[in-house]
Amino acid sequence: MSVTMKDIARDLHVSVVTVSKVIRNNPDISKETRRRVLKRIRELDYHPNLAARALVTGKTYSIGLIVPDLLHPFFAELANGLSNALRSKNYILLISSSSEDPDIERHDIESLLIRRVDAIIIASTQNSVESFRHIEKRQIPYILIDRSIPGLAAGFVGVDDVAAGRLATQHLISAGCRRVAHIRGPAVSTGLGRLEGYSQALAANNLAFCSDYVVQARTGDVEAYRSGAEAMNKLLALKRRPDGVFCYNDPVAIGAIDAVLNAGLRVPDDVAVIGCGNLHYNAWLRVPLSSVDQRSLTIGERAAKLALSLIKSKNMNKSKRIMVDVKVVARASTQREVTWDNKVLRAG
Amino acid sequence: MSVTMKDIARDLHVSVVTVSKVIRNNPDISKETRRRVLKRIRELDYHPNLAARALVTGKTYSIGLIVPDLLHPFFAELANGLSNALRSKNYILLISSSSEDPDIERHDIESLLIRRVDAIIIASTQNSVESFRHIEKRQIPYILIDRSIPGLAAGFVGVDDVAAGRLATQHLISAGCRRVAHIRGPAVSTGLGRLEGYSQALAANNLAFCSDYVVQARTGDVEAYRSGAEAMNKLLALKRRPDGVFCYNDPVAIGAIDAVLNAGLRVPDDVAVIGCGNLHYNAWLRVPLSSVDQRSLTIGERAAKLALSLIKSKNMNKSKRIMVDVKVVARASTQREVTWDNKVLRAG
DNA sequence: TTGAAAGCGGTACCAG
DNA sequence: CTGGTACCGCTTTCAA
Repeated sequence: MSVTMKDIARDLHVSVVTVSKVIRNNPDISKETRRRVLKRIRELDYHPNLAARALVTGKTYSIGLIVPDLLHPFFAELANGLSNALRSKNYILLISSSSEDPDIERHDIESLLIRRVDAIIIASTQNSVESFRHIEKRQIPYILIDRSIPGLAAGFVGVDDVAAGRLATQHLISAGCRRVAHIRGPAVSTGLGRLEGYSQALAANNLAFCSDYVVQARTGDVEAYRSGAEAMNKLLALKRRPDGVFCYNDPVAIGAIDAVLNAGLRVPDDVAVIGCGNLHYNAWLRVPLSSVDQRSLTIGERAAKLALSLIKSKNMNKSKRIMVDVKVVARASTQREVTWDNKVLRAG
Repeated sequence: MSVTMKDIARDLHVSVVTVSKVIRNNPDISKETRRRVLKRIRELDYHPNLAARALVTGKTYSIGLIVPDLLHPFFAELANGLSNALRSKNYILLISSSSEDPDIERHDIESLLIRRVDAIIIASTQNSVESFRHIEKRQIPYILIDRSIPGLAAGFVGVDDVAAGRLATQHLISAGCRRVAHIRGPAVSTGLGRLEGYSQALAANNLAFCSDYVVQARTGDVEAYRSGAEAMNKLLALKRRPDGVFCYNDPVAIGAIDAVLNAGLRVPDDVAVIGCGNLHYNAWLRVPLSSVDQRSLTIGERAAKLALSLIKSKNMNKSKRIMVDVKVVARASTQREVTWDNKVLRAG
């Protein structure tokens, strides 16, 4: 079928070992032999079989990535950043989209493990630690991205969600909002962190935290739009309706804006809205949406670097936590006529 | 390190062959032996090494996917559809994003080949056939998606781009437009097909084709917005400016709408705009965007099915061409006051 | 019903 | 510098 080292060894009356050494640039091969081997390799269009090589070296030169939703631009861009960073090191990405389903995630982790990927990068949708103990037992390095998991001393690359929540909320307050609400996300690190940041910002400005002002939204892109609108409707129904809302993510914010407009109110003058994620089409929305930029490309690149270093060092214990900067990108949805501050804010 | 068949064979005083047979459900194993082996497998948490298995069977249970841009929702959703369809068959996806760069695409094809994927699915950004001859020489089945390549009798799954262009243009005409322009895409099958469909629709309605009315846009998402706006500005500068524009894809259409509004004109009353792709956030744009739905999920599923059947049959020659239906989804960007037809149109 | 031997396509080690 | 031998973890074949 395929051309193998044996073929070219036979043709040249040398051993496969010699061929192997040429391929791996092992120095102890004469110039002349190397030349002949290389020539024959080209003639036969030979390419090594990585599966075979993996069997003896234990390295597959592949890395697994599991994300909750490829359709979400944050994860798509992250995958892009990862893929590009890995390509230059001759690694390839095995990607799976778990659809926010823990069962699928567990299944796919197993799928990656039996393929002996060199590392796993995962934005987990689980809150249990069990799957990860499994990975650890198999001795393959893994790192969490975007969402961290309490009780897991694993490497992590993501943003400081508390800072993100704080910045977003502060941005609303600086824009003149005094009754600031939050449409929160799921009870994972991102959702909880942003909620915490929201609280901190209120406190820092001597504004009272009011539980009526925190409403839960479901996630999952298409679902998120609707969910954001529903949550906003609840907020609008309050006797003292909020004048500013920090939304868990951009799709939720888009749905929320829709609800405000449908209620006959104006954005941002009646209700200012800010999201999180800074999706690339935010500028072209009905009301251009302010958002916290999460630097997904950067996260991807950093994650790649960290994964490669873990693979090299074989020391899985050094659980580095890498936090990338976040910043607020202000657009029309928070640009009120009276504005104390509408410039770009950087995380401290 | 890892638990192997040898370990469990030793523990049970049986041969690895026996263990192997149990794992593969080979019938010639006694009930009792099978029970014992299975038990030990569970105790040791044994999982087969697919790399090793691949070496002897020649099957890796993995499929490669190359797309020009993961960030584009069309491809992200397609990847999702593929991934889900393959998971149930125990396959996994190796994904690469070529960034519309033919060199990267060629590199990644090679990367997939040396990893011995069982099939390659590719939305190619090349117009040369060479890379594909390469794949053919290595005897691994591949199929094209979205974009077909002239002179290549390979399997294909995508939409009928001519029909897409025809439907979109007809939709504008039915909405009352008489000076219909086209912002076209690159000279690949999708771009050329939609252009051809545009021409056909004009002819079918006795409208003259006017080369001034066809302007080229660059692709690549973020780039596309700007490019769409530039193209639209050219059109608006014409002495007889168009009253309807069919855009190569949705990002281009979004940029185009932006240009119209910035020029102080109205969408759709002065200029109606329709795109292609039906991105899921179209409904939330400044002007909700009409578009041709490309059924990316369906394309992904069909591609998965076709790829699996090629792998099974080992008969790469049967180059099936699967065309999925397209339909127009009408939104505000084409809903003029005077409308002859604003319902959903299906491809014939 | 079970298993010994050979081999998939490579690499590691060490002797010549 | 070159290559024989063993082996990576698993499947295939065939004899017992």
